[in-house]
Amino acid sequence: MERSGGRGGQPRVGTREVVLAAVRLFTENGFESTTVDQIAAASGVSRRSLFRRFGSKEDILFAEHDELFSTVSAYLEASPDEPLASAFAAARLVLRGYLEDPEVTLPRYRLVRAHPRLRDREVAMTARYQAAFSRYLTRRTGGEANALAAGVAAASLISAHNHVLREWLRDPVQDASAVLARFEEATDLVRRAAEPVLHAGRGSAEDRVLVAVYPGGTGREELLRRIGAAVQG
Amino acid sequence: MERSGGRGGQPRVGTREVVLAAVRLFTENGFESTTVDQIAAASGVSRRSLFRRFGSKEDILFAEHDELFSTVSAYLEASPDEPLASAFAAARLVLRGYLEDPEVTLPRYRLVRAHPRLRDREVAMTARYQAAFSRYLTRRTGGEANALAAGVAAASLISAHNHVLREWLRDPVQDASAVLARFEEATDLVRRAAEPVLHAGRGSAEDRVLVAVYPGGTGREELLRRIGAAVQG
DNA sequence: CCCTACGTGGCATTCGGTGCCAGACTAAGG
DNA sequence: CCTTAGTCTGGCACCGAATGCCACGTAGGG
Repeated sequence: MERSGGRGGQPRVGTREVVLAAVRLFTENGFESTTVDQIAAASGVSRRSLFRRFGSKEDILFAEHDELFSTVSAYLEASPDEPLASAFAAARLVLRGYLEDPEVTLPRYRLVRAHPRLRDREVAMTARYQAAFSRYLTRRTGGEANALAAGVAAASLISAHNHVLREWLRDPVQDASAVLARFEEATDLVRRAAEPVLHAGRGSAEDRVLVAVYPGGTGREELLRRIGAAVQG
Repeated sequence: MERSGGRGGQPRVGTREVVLAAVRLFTENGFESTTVDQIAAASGVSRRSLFRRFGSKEDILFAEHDELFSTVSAYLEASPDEPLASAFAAARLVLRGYLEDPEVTLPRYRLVRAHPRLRDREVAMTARYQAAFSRYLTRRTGGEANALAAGVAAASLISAHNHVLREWLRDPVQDASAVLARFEEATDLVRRAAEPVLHAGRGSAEDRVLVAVYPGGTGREELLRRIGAAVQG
């Protein structure tokens, strides 16, 4: 048939265009009612090539997400900073990836909410991030002996990220900087929870952790008295 | 054809038998190389009925997992205990569900590791638990205002659960009680991380959190001296 | 005995996904 | 310039998962 360029060898009609065409069709007709043939016709790429390049119909929706994962993964490997801070920065990178491409991420979110199958695919994607973060933190904070704490820290981070992300997806009016500010708040909370646990395993195995929650107005002496009463010796 | 019972109305040939037949075939021939027709032939249920009862080929593998989820979900709803403790107990219930049915869970783990597609399905399953725990904790610990902390706590709990579970799946020699003991250790760690965060939002907004890590040999006075030095007043 | 309800199996069909093959184009090497 | 290798492409045939439709058989209630 009629082909535009087709100067064999390198890339092709452009992944972006295919994704946008697919997103449009999915949004108009629903995900399941849209056939791959329709996407092929709308994007100017043959059915066969679609499967070759994207793997499956679902994967078309998450193609750019995959690229983002590669970017973040590489960033993590190269990051020289303190482990937990690097993981936080990587998660921020993911968030920015979403914020910078609302044309795809917003319709995809609506589709994901409507179709359990896509929901599972999205969940699998975040699980890949979590696994990557978990492995990274494990490697950088004491190895296998600390795998549990590293996994918990990664899970907490991903959870906070998803929480902030979902707030934006549900209400995309907020601008990116406000969302990123929310993310910083959320990671502060995670840091308070994860940092002591993550570092507890690094020193002696006999280390102990003390956690106290007290009203802001509590005096220093009163605080020490209560802690003293709670600690056995 | 030849049918065993078939006294119309209620259940049928038994979900368990179908699952076991499927697990055996998947293990022998691989997941993708096993056709639904083979499962139908081996289990004595027609192809059509398999799809009607399980939904998809994958779902046959996770059928009993789905039942477990229903059980745990109901348990959570009915639990009168302290929220975080209830969530921990529910997670322990999940773990026991795995431990008590190695005939299915162990082969399934091997299959899941080998096939990315099944891996995604498994991940989606744990995400369902996490979402359920998160909603539960949100509802029972301050509502939407505390959703972030509740989500982080749920993620931490699920992560710890999966960590312990995976240890057993990789090395099933350990007996159930040892695994459950490991789980208690793991949840202790999660409790230290999650409890202060989860409760921080419940009292006054002015509440503060103190976390101290110290060697096990530290004396009570020395501990109080250091904390006193660290607290501003 | 009829009627309703439900689980079942067979059949036809749709559609996602793969293997295979041939064509188009580029870059490197003689 | 021609050849060769490598890569991306589209068309075709095929497999198998999944769904809709229909007919059957068995239970329980009137």
